[in-house]
Amino acid sequence: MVVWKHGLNILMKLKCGFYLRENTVEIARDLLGKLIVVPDPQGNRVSGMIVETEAYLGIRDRAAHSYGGRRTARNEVTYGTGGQAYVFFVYGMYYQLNIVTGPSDHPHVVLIRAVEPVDGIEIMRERRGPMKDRNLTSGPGKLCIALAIDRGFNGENLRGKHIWLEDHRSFTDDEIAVGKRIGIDYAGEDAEKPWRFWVIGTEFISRK
DNA sequence: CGCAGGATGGGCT
DNA sequence: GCCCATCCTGCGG
Repeated sequence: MVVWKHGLNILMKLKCGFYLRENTVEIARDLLGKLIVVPDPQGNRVSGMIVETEAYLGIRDRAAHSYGGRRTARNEVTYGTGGQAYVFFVYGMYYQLNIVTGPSDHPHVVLIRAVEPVDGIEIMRERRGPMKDRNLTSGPGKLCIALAIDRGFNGENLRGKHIWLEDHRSFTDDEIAVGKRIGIDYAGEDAEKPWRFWVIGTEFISRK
């Protein structure tokens, strides 16, 4: 699919309705193949195709920051309308990018766990330092470094000018795997829920 | 290749 | 004071 650096790419931004659905598991699956675009300060396209996601289902999900209706300054944007970025800081070093879904007061999100570099790979290499390309964006913390996403992106509209999602390609169900989410062993039986999705066969996912 | 351990700081009890 | 939706390094095989 041809994308011009300026101009027509705006026509490919995902519509509001994509994010406003209440079935967050379905949105997590549908996000595979979409492009996350974050222009650098000079306006160069830096982008990656989503290859791994996880759904977090809000108040009833022990793994979610909003479990039990918990509402704090940190997770406030997850209670907002779908189509915003929720970016949080963890392990003293890393940021994680999430997509807020559904209507307001429905604090569901999709964590972006891995992307495949598409545009601006040289810029990503500079930001990440010397390493194999397959390691540039193969994890939720890594991709935030490669795309220069930090706390300033929290609450950003995903159809704005600082960050947006575009259609890029699609995957059929037999190209997609489903499994349990990673790094949430504290969540009891919710740790077993099959709410992680990834593209089969890509070297850019966070784990084999 | 796999695995153990450390880095590092904000959020919440 | 403990936990955390991670990553990297160094070591052994």
